[in-house]
Amino acid sequence: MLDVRRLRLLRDLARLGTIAAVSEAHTYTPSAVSQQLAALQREAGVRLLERAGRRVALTPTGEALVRHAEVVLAALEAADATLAAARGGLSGTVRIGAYPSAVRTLLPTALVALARSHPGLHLMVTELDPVDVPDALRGRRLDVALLHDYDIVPVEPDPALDSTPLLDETVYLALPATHAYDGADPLRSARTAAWIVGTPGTLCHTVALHACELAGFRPEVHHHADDFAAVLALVAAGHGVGLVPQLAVGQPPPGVELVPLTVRRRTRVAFRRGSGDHPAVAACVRALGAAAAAVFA
Amino acid sequence: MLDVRRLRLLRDLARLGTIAAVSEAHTYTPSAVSQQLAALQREAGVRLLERAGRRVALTPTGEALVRHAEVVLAALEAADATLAAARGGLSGTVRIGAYPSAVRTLLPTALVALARSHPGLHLMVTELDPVDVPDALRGRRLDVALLHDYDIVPVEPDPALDSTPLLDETVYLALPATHAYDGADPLRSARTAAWIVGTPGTLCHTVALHACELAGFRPEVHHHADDFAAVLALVAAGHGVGLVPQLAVGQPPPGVELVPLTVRRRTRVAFRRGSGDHPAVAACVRALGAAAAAVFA
DNA sequence: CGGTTACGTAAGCTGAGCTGATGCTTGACG
DNA sequence: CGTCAAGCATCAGCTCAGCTTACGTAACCG
Repeated sequence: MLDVRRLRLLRDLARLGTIAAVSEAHTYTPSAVSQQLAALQREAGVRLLERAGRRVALTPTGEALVRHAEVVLAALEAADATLAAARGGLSGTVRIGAYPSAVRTLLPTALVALARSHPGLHLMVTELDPVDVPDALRGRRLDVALLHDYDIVPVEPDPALDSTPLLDETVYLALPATHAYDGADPLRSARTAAWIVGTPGTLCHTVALHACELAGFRPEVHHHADDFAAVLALVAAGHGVGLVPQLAVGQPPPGVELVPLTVRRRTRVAFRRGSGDHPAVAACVRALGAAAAAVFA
Repeated sequence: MLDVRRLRLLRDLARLGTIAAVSEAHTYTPSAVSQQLAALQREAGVRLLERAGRRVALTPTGEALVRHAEVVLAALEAADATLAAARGGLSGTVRIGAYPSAVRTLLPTALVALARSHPGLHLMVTELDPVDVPDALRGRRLDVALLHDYDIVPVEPDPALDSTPLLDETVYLALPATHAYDGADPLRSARTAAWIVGTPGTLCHTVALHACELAGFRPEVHHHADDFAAVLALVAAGHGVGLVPQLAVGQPPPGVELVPLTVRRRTRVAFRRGSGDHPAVAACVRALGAAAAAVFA
């Protein structure tokens, strides 16, 4: 019978690509991971890995084994969840990850509700970009986290994660009120404007570029800002245009015009596959859903 | 994350009922099993076991955990199967369990075919009573085995095992030709006869008693014989009547009359859940199916 | 009430698996 | 095309998880 710890290393290697990264994720030395994967391969009796340049790549058999490993790990996660439910559930700590605007809007409401209903629960919030969420969940640095799911940026579903829908927001084009908006396709009308987008590497950045590309132009980027309040302030000051989701526009500063786009931003609550029945995870998901409903009401 | 070895011990405890039996199945000392289960309970944080007399019983939480364990173990078995397929499959040894009449009739045909098609495969046949099959499969003393599935003796499906149908046979009442058979319900006509049944504890024994009970009488048992050739010989000698399945009556000895009953004996090929895709297991199942078709043709 | 059966605990030993050091191969860079 | 850093594999050595052995205790049985 295969060793689950080794299977987990193999699965993480499939994601992370290098033994060094896996070892770091597990706080082992690379040597230990190398030895364990060698042992796994030995008892499998088939080549699972092969050198590819100075890294290692999985063979097709290795990939197939990873798919089985996902099933095993999800089942173990589910077992953990029922145990937590049996314990009364509300003990321990839950680490929640969210993007900044949610931390400002949804999280406070949800945290207050959770603290009231489950006083034993220790909640720990981490602000991070959605692109880093999957790794953080898989690496067990987070238990619950918010993800974005733009229709224009398809993201392939991660077999190690599960999620439920939370929000469906309109995305606005924020323009200076002085800007001549001709009423046609709002994005095209801003094709020559100075753009304010997220810093490269963030999801916001790729979404903005992608939306412009679909509208048939490449935006001239003048500013990078991840904080939407900052974006709105820049827009109000007449320094450019940018995309702002519904959640981030509490009260827009004067001098900003918001034009709704067809682009929508969907937010999902993600967690490790199998942990959905964990009472603490389930409570967080419920609380976030209630908070979303309240904020949007 | 829970330890799979410990989960396996818990699952086996759920089946076997005592730590001593589990320890024997794993060739450990009872002490080791006790310690491991205690550790599992400690890291679970919930009571999984409790003393019941001088044995231990699972709490409801323990039972729930066992159900998760079944999923985990089946997934690991499936992983093993794909690895075996990647290896080329035909290596290693397959241990086949079967009841005596199948060993005489089906197995030789199947073994010849398997040896021809998969020369690398080492086949090991064990004769055993179907009642012992589930334990032997779970305990990994067998890989593939034949089970009976009588409609009149319902057997609850084992979550750790999977199976496919193989045979559906008529069961005959074997009577001395001198016996006055009145043409009515054959079993009732034999209610005052001397009965030849299997030794207590075997499936044949319980099936015979059960069939008689359904016919409204309790048979007077004169002989215990598990070998159907022996049963037929006794019947021919006028020493009693007995039930004989179709597979066991090659050419009945003279002086024996066979009356078909409505009772049917269904045979299934069983294996550990998840191992069905193991190429060696699949090859055995196919070969047994072909042998069954050939023998019945 | 002894005898047997079964589980739990204590003490001690062994090997799986970790770290740290070293060497080899690959790709990048001037 | 030489040099350097990144990355993996291997070796030696040590530590602790987990086994066995030994013993104590509670429950059923005659």
